[in-house]
Amino acid sequence: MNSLYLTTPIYYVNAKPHLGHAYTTIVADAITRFYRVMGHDAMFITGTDEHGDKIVQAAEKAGQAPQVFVDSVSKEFQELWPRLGITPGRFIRTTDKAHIAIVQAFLQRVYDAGDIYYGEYGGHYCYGCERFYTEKELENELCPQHLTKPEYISEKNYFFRMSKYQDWLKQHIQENPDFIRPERYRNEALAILDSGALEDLCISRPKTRLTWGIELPFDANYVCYVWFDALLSYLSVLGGPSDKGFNARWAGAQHLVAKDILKPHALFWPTMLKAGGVPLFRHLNVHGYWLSRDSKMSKSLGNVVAPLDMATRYGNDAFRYFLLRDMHFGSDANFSEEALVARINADLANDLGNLFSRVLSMTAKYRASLVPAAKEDTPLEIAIKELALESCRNYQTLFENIRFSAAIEALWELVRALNKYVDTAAPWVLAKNNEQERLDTVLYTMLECMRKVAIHIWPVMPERSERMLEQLGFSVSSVDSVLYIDGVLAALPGELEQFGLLQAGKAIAASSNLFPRIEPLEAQDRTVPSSPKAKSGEGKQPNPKEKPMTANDQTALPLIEFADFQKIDLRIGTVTECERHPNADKLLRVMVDIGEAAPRQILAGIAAYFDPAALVGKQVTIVANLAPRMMRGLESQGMILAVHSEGALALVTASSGVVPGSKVS
RNA sequence: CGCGGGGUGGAGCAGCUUGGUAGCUCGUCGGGCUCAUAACCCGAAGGCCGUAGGUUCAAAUCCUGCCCCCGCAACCA
Repeated sequence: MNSLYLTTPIYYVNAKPHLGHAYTTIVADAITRFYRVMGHDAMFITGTDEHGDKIVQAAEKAGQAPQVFVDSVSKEFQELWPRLGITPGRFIRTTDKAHIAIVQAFLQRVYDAGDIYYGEYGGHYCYGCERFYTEKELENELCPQHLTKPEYISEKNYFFRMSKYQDWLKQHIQENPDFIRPERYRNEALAILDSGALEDLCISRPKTRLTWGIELPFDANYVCYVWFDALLSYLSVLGGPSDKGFNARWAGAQHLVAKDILKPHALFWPTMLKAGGVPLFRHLNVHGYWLSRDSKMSKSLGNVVAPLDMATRYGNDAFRYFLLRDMHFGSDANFSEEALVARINADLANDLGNLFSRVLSMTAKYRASLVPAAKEDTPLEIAIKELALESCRNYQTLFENIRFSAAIEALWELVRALNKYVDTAAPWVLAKNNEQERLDTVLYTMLECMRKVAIHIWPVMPERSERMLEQLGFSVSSVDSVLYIDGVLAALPGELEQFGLLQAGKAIAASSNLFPRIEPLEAQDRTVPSSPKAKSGEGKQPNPKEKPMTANDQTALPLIEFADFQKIDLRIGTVTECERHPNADKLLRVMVDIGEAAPRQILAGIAAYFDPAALVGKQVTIVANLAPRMMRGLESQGMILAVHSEGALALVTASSGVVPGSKVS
């Protein structure tokens, strides 16, 4: 283990922060704290990526100039972290002047070295998609999406000679098994290398198409491709390769990303560094997605989890604990508030919190809250001490190998064993029988083990950990996420060699209630005004396949004015014709008569739910003034309203037959 | 044959690299304790480890076929 310089992705500001962002950043903070308490210099950084096409579009949609737009979203990210109890070492924005200068210097260097060349991009450009297609991607020479013939445009652009580094990269990944971890993503990266082969990367966009980016230093007619720009922020946040502190920091470089951006980080980035003469990072750590009811979270499903809500409701530390405990790093995991509450109650309230509570209160009752000195160990103490050291050792090893869930589990083996130990040793019996020395030994052993647990859990739950240590009589301070206990820098490695750091005679708290129990959600009735029924066994376990969350899970949309509502032209129409989209599995092509000269053609993603023939003659509600959109070659001129419920889909219709075209209001 | 992940007691997962008594948490049932946050401790029930074949003395674990689910990409306005 060395020093640590850890990065989260530089979050793209076309959307607001969500659970995924929070998770990555919380993990980054936890790893950083872990390294520190393991005795290493550590820092993590985060930031926002603010260039590119999508930003321009998002800004337009919001009716703002790009700079105004990115300023406001970036601010949201910056303000979120402190509220989650996280202080990044630095925060980088790709619109920062210093960053821009460093990107340009890097580009120039690679250009001078001959790894960037000016070439023609003989490409099939589809105007509908606003992108180029390769020969391979076309279907019968047509755009697979619009089924139209793309125009062959030869556009001059700058290319990065990525292909040149393919063999080198493959070898590096093979020779360094933990370069990309967990292993599944290493395999995937190798698979991509084997199959597709790294082609040269187009790293410019002509200003005729895009101006919101960093200008190429060697050609003012182009701006830099957004990924090239964004990845380099990992260097620029440190002042760039020429900064005098850079090398020392960069030597401990690790990245932390979600699986969706594996390719740029596992393939583009190493080759860029190689070309720019910068040493490679040590690890690329890749995690999975948080799912909601087995589906990816998405606004349209209404199952987006607002991280701040959870943290506010249950506390930053409990939220962190859950995220780190319930996701096996690398795999996807399910998020649900029920699971969160269950986890908090079982692990934190019942196991850990109750343990603290019962031991502190016994020490108060039998020893006036002064730490007794241990006397003679029995096999019971010898066993629990061995277990304590082993748990801590496993915890440290697993945590270092980014197996947070397993690490926490290892520590909890000790927590559970301690509860068992109390029961077996039964201090209350010792007190009654006046076995004072034995009682001293048992209490001391408990308290010392609790101290070990408290200090180990600090990277996961810093605030609660510090309170626990305080309750054990230590004076604790943490400045800039560095933990000091009684004025001394806290260190985990020493914990594996010593038992007995807790001094006898110390005054400790008389009681503890750091992890209160939470009433299970079903009992809380914080839901809709409807009857608080359904406590019967039937349907108690939610069907895991049920994708949409129930109404009360939906995050409410902001209020709108009546005038806004009036902008939507809702009509009832009759389906005159219906068939499957010839070139799509999920789409039906529905012709709807809404009293116009000819029926409207609407494409609806409901093929999985309805038989085309059965829809003919039905009346449906449609949004009549939705902007038309091409879908797999056919134009959709509206949207059919339907309701998701328990895995089925129901059409929104009128309770009795109405004249086609009738307005809904 | 687009790429990838997965199918293990009621739920959620670990175990698979390096074959050899199927493990953890929650839930259920019974008991214990009284220090504690109605918590803690003990015990029990419950699994042909998706399926069919192969390798082996031995397969959840290795190999092959098949079935099903889920991401990505898409075709969800």
